[in-house]
Amino acid sequence: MFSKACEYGIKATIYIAVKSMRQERVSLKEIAEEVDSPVAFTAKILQSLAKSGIIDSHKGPTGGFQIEETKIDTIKLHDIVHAIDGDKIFVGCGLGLEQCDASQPCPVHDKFVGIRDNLKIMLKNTSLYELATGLEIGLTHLKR
Amino acid sequence: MFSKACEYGIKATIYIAVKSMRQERVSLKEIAEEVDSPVAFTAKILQSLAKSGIIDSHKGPTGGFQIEETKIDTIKLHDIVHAIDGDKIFVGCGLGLEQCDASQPCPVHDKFVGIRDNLKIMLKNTSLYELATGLEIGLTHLKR
DNA sequence: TTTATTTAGGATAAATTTGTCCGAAATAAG
DNA sequence: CTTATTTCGGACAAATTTATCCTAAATAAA
Repeated sequence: MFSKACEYGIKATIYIAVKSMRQERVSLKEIAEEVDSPVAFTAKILQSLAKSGIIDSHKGPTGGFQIEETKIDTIKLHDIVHAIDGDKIFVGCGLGLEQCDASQPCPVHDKFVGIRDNLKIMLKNTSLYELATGLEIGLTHLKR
Repeated sequence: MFSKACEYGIKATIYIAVKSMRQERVSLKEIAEEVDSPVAFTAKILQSLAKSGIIDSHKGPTGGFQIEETKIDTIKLHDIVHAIDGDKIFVGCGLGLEQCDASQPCPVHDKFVGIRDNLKIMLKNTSLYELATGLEIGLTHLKR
């Protein structure tokens, strides 16, 4: 469903959000440990999330990653997925046809669009805040 | 969403079904042309569909692929996807966690399971017959 | 200013998916 | 039986995704 990059990116962002809600900055090393992802690959993903403006990064000792607290409930899962995987999971024909729309559909067009719309709606409605809160209160987990 | 192999496999199977409803057998070459897929790669996919018992293959002149007519409406999209991609799109955590279920969920567990259940239901309810009929009557297309 | 620490970013490698090539096996027809 | 045609299946190649390594740049603190 999601790429590995996206999985790691989502987990990392949620973890950073939890810490940011406590005004704490976290290092790449800590993130990778806590979300059980490869350090160097995670670094690349965090880089692109920083470039997209979803997270902030700071170099040097006491450096690390954080998220502006006011942003935490405006950031949606959709934003994270889009920043990492682009729009490839949101657009295009389910069977890979170049020309496929309601007027000239592929055989699975309607059904596929239905499922994908559900996915889009879910991603647009799910805030980083609720994901971080669920983790914070121990309702959910990110390791293993 | 689906792998390329799956996209080609679905398109090929629908095309074979349409021909089989007219008691015609089709060659790999014709299939690849008509569904706009790479010939040699399509051959591999058809091989695995044949091994799974979804399609029948015959060697030699007048050989080719076909589907038992009685099977066409019992075969579901789910069967095709499962034969090619296995169960990887049906099982496993949305964030790649090893341990993730209702009692110890990842942050997106419930929402993810919801979407995936929709997908499963759609795939299990969609028959090859309806896909082939849509193509046959010109309602849908497979090329470009 | 020097040093230690942390992210940035480029080069490279491994793994997986996608795709090609070609000889072998089967088989229909002359 | 021979030949032409078609799928089978193994080896190989290209492209993409996943992952690592290392140096540079920034920066906090001694």
